[in-house]
Parts: sequence; C-alpha cells; structure tokens
Amino acid sequence: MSSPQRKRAKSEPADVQKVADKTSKPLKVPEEKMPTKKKAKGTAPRRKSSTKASTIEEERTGTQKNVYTYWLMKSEPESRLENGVDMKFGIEDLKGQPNQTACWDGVRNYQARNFMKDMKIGQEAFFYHSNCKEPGIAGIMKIVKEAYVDHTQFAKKDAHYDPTSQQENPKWFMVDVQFVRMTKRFISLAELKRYYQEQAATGGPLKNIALFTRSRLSVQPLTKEEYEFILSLEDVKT
DNA sequence: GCCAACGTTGGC
DNA sequence: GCCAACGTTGGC
Repeated sequence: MSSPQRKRAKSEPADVQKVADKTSKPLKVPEEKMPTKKKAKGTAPRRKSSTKASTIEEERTGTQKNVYTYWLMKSEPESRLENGVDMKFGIEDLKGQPNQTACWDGVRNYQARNFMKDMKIGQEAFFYHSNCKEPGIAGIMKIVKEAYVDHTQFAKKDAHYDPTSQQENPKWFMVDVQFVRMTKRFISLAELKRYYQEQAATGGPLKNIALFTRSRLSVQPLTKEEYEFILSLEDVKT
C-alpha cells in the first residue's frame, strides 16, 4: 500500500519527531534498498528523459538530482476504508485544515519517499485526485516543511502502521503542504492522457511524464516544462 | 542474485 | 469488480 493517508492537521504531532533527528550514534542509515528498478519485463527501453544531462545511475533508477523542482501528489477524494480507516482526503479537505496545511503522511513506497526527501520549501505541487470518479489535477499546493519522520509508521492503529520500522531508524518520511489555489479548471487524467499519447509519438513536453510512464507512484516529480505545460491547459477552453 | 508468488495501485 | 502493471518478499 502506498497511497497517502488521511493527512493530519499541522499541529497535532509536533512532539514525535525528535526521535530520529538527533540520535547520539550516527547509525548508519542504510540508504535503504532502493528497489532497483530492473527493467520491467516487456517494457520498451526507457528513453532519455530530457535535455538535462543525467548520470547512468540516475537514468537507470529514473531519478535525476536537481532537475525536478515541481511535483504531483496523489490523494483520494472519495471515502474508502483501509484497515478500518477512511482514506478520504481531497483538495477540499486540505483547504479545510488549520492554516490550510497538512502533513503528507502514509507514503510507503521508497521512490515516493525519496522524492519527498528532495522537496524544498516553496516548491509547488499539483494536488491530484486518484482512485475516484474523475481522476485528475484539482489544484496547487506548496511545500512548507521539508521531509521529517512520519510518525504514523509507529502507530499500531494507523492504516499505514509499519511494524518493521524502528524508532531509532525510521523508514518513512513526510512533508507539510499548504493549499495554494484550485486550478482554474479541473484537468482530468483523460485529457492529460491525450496530450501524453500525442506527445509520446511526436514529441512535446509531456512525452515522458511520470503520470503515465510511472503511473503507480503516488509522489511524482515534474520538470519545469511539464509543469508549465499543464498549467497552460488551465486557459484552454474545452 | 534470481525469480516466482504475492500484494497493491489505480484506471477503466 | 476486473485486472494490468509493477513493487515486495522470500526460497533457493
């Protein structure tokens, strides 16, 4: 599982996080077994992803340092129970939080986590509605706190409790996000897919977009070009 | 380190 | 509700 959970209001957990920050012994954080993305069976060879240079390793893992400065984060706007907990957290829910801010907890996928660790204060992210009637981009938020320990991994009653994670060496992290605005119109997955398919064939800013090339990731990076192209769709009449 | 079995994501 | 895609686990 890995879909972000019920995000929490920004005030409640403030205490839990000292745990990992300053442990006395610098225990070697095993930069975790990043699931080395071995070439998926039967998939077309990954092509080079943009004008920016990338290392072999970056290319292999599909990550590039310092290239992505925009993000897309998925959350479910409709009720669905997981371990008895309602997963619903749409953009309206974010808007309704104190300070319109929430922590993006519940991410349980290493790639998604690592992207969150790369996030910097002030960077913008699309709020994407997933697993719902109309999947797509509903709004824009920004990073207001960089990665810190996701306390829900230690909470037995949490939908995303991780019994394998230890206090001294937490596996999972989250960021805080703040609502910025709704997009001028809802930009559906179906619409984005049409652009993607066209541009994958003939070229264009969305030709490698993670939303389709790595569709199951719940936290995805966007290049500036991808982000700006999608933003330009706001003014396209449909 | 390989890979089959299993589990999850998330569109349809 | 189905199921393709793909991440994770564990036996060997």
